[in-house]
Amino acid sequence: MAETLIRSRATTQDRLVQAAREVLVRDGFQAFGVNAVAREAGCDKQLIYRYFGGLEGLVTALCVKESDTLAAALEAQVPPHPASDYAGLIENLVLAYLDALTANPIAQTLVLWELSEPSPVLVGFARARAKLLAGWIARRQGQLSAPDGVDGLAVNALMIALVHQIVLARRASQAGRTVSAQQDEAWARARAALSHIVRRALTT
Amino acid sequence: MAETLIRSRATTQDRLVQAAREVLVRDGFQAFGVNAVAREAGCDKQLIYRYFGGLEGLVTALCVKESDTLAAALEAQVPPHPASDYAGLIENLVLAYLDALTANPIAQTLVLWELSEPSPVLVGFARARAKLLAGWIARRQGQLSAPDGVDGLAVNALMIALVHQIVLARRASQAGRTVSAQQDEAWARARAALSHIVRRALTT
DNA sequence: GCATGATATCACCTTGCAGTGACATTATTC
DNA sequence: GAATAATGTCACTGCAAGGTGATATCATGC
Repeated sequence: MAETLIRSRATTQDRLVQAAREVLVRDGFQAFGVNAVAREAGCDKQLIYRYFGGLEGLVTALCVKESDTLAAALEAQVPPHPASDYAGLIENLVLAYLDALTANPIAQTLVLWELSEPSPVLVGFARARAKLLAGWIARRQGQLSAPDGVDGLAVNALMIALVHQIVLARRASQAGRTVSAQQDEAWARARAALSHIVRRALTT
Repeated sequence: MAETLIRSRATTQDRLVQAAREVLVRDGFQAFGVNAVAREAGCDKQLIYRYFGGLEGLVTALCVKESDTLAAALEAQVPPHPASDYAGLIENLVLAYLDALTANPIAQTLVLWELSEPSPVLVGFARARAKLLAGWIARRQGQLSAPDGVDGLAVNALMIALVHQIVLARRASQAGRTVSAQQDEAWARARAALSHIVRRALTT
């Protein structure tokens, strides 16, 4: 016999958010809608309107949770080498961010969604990410800074953009398929090249 | 009085492809469909099925045309400095590709579409792009090659990925809005940083 | 026990989509 | 000029989406 679901606003909201995550990951942002989420959650779509004021509100709640999750995942990454210079610091950040994002398909979908149809909600998620990354650096850089003549902020921004593209492209090429050894090797090469680029770009 | 449209399969096919381009650029790949294209073309959607076998066929035709256009645009870019080393060569390529893609909103949409829902048709477009870039290099590199210990192919691939992300992110942030001077300056900085990164990554 | 408010479900409407068969119009061929 | 093929239009089906009002079910206070 199925466990009787408790009638409680809080748990229903959680169920809806969880269902939204599931739909986003499994079917992408294109299939995302009140009907799909309600089906997944096993409850009526009306509740999305009642408890979140519509899809937007639901996505907002999801984004807030997700940026926290991403922040935690980023902090959880321990770099193999401590940074002795600015380039090493950013290299650590970029690789940590790469791994955190790779492990987080919901965040991937949100980043992609943001590229496809910018909405205020998703812009909020973008801002949260930027803040998160800036905070990571600020908390660690100490006296380190980019070499003279190098636009550190711009380079960093491009490196993060590169991580996004790498992860999204990989995701797209893997859609449905299983991962081959060949792809694994390509991934390792991309990772190495990424390291190389960061180090070179930020070293005098 | 409106000019009477000639009844000809060829011109109708052209009208449909043109309409498809218009819809893709104006409304994005999400709004893309037989109804939207037929409305835009001012003819019946039935013709899409008859002349192209469906949407897929239409997109295929469009992709073929578009990869030619992109190739031509890339060749039309004249680098400010001739390349004296491999880094300079790739720098020229990357900047030329950046400009060609920036000027081509249809190609942008296709690249984005490819990230969002990979289909055989779009994979074809991706292949065409890769071939195009490889050809550009092959035709110019002469005896130049990447420095020892540097995975030139991987670095190049990442640089192209970076161009994609830069263009798509800019496109998303500009959607609808007008361009401010601030954004213009950010763009210049991104361009400069891109140059810097390429040169550093590929110079000994 | 019963009234009240919260929680959840249902039935329904409108809209837009993909796809298809029947029909109208024009061009071509003999 | 008549038969035939090519070109273009229309009307319709079936389906899924977003959104909403009415109603059922449960929990709580008294």
